Formats: sequence, structure tokens, C-alpha cells
Amino acid sequence: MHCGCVAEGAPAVPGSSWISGMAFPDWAYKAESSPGSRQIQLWHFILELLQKEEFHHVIAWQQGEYGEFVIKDPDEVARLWGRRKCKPQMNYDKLSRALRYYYNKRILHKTKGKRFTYKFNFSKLIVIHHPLWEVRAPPSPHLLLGAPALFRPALVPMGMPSELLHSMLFARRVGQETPRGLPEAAEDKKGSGGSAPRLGSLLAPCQLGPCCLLGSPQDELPGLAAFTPPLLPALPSDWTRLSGPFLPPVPLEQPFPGAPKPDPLFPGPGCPPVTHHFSGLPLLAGLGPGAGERLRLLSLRPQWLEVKPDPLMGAKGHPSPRDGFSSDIHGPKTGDKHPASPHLENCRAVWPLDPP
DNA sequence: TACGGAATCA
DNA sequence: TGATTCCGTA
Repeated sequence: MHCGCVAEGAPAVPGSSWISGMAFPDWAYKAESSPGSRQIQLWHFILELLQKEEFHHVIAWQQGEYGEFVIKDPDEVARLWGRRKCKPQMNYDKLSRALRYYYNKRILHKTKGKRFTYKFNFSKLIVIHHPLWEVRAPPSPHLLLGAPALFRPALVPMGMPSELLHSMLFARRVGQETPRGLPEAAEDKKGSGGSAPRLGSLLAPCQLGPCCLLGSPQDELPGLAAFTPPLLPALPSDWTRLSGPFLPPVPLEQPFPGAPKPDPLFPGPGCPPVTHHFSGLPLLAGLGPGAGERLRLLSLRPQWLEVKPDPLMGAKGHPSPRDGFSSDIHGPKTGDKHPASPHLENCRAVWPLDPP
């Protein structure tokens, strides 16, 4: 599908739920799952709408419920989605069918009893796509999403509260801009393939594909490979044990030379053909209220590292087998053979695809 | 309103 | 693979 679509500037609305500093990983655009196609996925589109203040009248986060959102105007959301996908016949019935497919994937679930209300399972979104992160890059806590060590499954038990992970994801509210970029990974169902998605793939001029971005100033990012984060002091190898802020201070928004200007939000009527080359840097959504503040509380030894019984997990903190991977909790492999470097271009993360 | 099967498409 | 479309059922 090709659309001559577009992005528009992000709402620079103070106090809005917009949280930048968050990047969607490549798998959000099914680069690996659908070779040759990098169309936006519905759940991501939903996130995009949610992060935009101007769409809060049609869809918005449910106050007090992390990851839960309400479609206030189903028809309008469907219309927007149809517009994005150049499917003028789209309606809520069809859109909701697509949403229901996310139930099985546990990306989303329905909030029973609440009309047009769904809830994201952020831990699934992030973790299930990265079941065996093996990072060949130094742990870089200042690169929240570029710090796979923080998100390797071993550190993110499936029982980890979604809202906590959610909080971790939206780092900007900590008050610091963080170079963004979430490592790519294969779809959870793709076990083989041998592809090794890497951090640092370049963004194309159209980051989400013209069709795929609502846009924001933060969207004006070059590829990670082209982005050199500010130099930061090397961390001690046992930084994960340290207490203190979850993220070291990082200078605010870096200028990104050559970054494309945001485009209009949606494709024109003709939906002209466009080649999509998004490689993983659109911004991840907004979030529920208070998450940013919660993030402040995160330390380098987050509470969830302490194994707690979880309804979804066994008493030992293991997830049910259907979660597909071990939840063994151990610290990040620091040190390894890779010299620490604050430069993203040195942060080539390679992880195997999902286990069978 | 919500769910999910089935066929189909790109 | 991720929808899209249609439809029967609850």
C-alpha cells in the first residue's frame, strides 16, 4: 500500500500526554515480519493518535489506567485509520476486528464492560518482541531504549507491571531528553530467519513512511547511526546496582542536522505511491497520567528486579510457559568484551530471534 | 457492542 | 504477516 502521506508537527502542548524521547522499534513496522513492507501497524497508529493532543477528542488515554485508552469517536478513529491506510471504506467494525486480532498477540486486550475501551499490554509490546535480547553493546543507561541491557528479557520479567515498564519507556518526563532508539527485533513468531536487526539502521526521509507518521518535532530524527549522543561518563560495570536516578542527565534535544521536516498528517486524496523506509524512530506514544513522575522513582535497581509473585507467573517469578521465554532474573552482562562507548554507532545490538 | 471464523488482499 | 472484508453469533 502506498500513500503519499505525511506527518505533522507534534503538539507542543505543555502538560499534554505527549512523551517524546521514546522511539518505536523497527519491529513496530514489521520490517522483518513483512519484508518489503513497512506499513504502519494499527496498534502503533493508535499510539500515535493517543500521543497527539489534537486527537484526544476521538481517542484518549483512560485516566488512572495505564495503557488503557478509550475510543471516544470510533467512527472518526476508523476514518483516520482508513485515511492512513488509504482505505476509505474503513469503519469501526473493521478496525475493531483488527484490534481483536491483537488479543491473541496480547498486544491489546479489551476492557470488559467499558465501551470502546482497550488496554495496551506494553510489556508485551516491548518484551515479547525481544525474547532473547543479547546485547553486544555496553549497557548504556543514558540511552534508555538504546540500552538493551535494561530491556533484555532477563531484566524484564513478564510479570513486570505493565505500567512500570510503561513508565520506563517514557523517559522524557524525567525531565531529560534521551537519545531515542529502541533496538529492533523480530516478530515474536519468527523464530528463524537469521536476520539480525540492528540498532542504528538509518531512517529514510520519510521516517514512518509518509503514510506512517503523525509527526512531531522529535520525529525529525536522523537514523541512530547518524546520531551521536552526547558524551557521557563511562559507567561503572556494576551500575545496575547503584542507586540513584534511573537515567543520568542527558542534554536536551540534540539538533539533528538534515532531519526532514514533518509532513502533513495524512495522505492526500490520491494516496500517491511512496516507498516506506522507516527504520525505527517514530516516537512512542503518550501515556497515562503520572507515569513520568513514577519514573523518577526508578532507580538503577528497580523494584521489579526483586522477584515477586505475580498472578501471571509462578511463585518463583516465572511466567507461564506460553510467555515463551524464561524470566530468570539476573543482572545485565556488563563488561563483556565490548568497551563501553556512549556513541550509538557503537551500540550495535544483535539479538537472536525468538526461540521456538 | 463485542467476538471470532473465514476468505481475501497486499 | 497484518490487516481488510464479511458475516454469524452472543
